[in-house]
Amino acid sequence: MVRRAGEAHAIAERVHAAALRLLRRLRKSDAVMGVSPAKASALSVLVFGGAQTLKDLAAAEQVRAPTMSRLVAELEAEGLATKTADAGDRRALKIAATAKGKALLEAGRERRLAVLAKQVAGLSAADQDLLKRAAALLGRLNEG
Amino acid sequence: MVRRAGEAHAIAERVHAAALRLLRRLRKSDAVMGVSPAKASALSVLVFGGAQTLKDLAAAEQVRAPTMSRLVAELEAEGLATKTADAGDRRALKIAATAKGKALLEAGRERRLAVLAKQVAGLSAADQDLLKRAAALLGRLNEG
DNA sequence: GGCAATAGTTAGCATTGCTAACTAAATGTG
DNA sequence: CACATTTAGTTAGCAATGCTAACTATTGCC
Repeated sequence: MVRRAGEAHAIAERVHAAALRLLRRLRKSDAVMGVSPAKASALSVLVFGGAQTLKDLAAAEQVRAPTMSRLVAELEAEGLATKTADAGDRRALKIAATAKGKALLEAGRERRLAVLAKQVAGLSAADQDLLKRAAALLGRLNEG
Repeated sequence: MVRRAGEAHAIAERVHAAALRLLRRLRKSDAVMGVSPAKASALSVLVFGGAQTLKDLAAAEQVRAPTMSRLVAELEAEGLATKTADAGDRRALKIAATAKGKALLEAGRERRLAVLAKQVAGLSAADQDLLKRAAALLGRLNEG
């Protein structure tokens, strides 16, 4: 089916607007954990993705190295992550979440998305599927 | 259909993650216009929503008054918007986009979402509908 | 008149991102 | 082996964007 060129643009705009508002809304409940959003997100990558180098962590978070360097330094200062020199390559760091970091994340993770999750739970199965498929599709677009 | 409690949470997470990455990606091409994302967004509200008070503009952008006050001051300094005292209520401002602001927005708007719009245009009609419906659904969730 | 509520501003701070310029270690080339 | 280049990470400094607290000015109500 062929559509007007503006149609795709209009859809893009609506998706953009919806994503923007969603994040603004979620960001507020993010602080509850006592750790800022960017740090919580990085910690999440460490917990669910395992220990990794600063470079990889920065790539995963789509952020530059200096930005991640500071975030990791702060996580370390708060006792939520550790930096250890890589045995093989002494330039590289192995960054890992501490037990405290894991515990904090597990505890906060529920709360962080609780509002949205509750709303999603209240949707029909069809709507839940809609969101699930749309998220997967967007995920694919984000990669390509 | 009843689902596990974790299912809604998992969907919420995926939606969150997809939105996060999408915005990080789009933010980069946002600067092209020569006006920062927050200002571009506020200007967009002015152009498509018409002149309004600072308070309303702040509400539309889900931001506090001082934040919007600064954004508007900068837009004004750049010749993209005007502040005029409301005739009826001299506390209130009527904030409007200038012709220059409108032109800039129209020109930049295409570019801003071009990457996403192009991707969307390349999707099947079914996938386009999926995104459209998901965005509408999220929009509803964001309001309630 | 007097006082509370409302619109906006100013000042000051925190977070999060960036680039430029640096150190230190690894790698590759003659 | 020596030296140049590349790679990993850090430091310094800046910009954008958000906030709260405290202020001014106007409005509206009693």
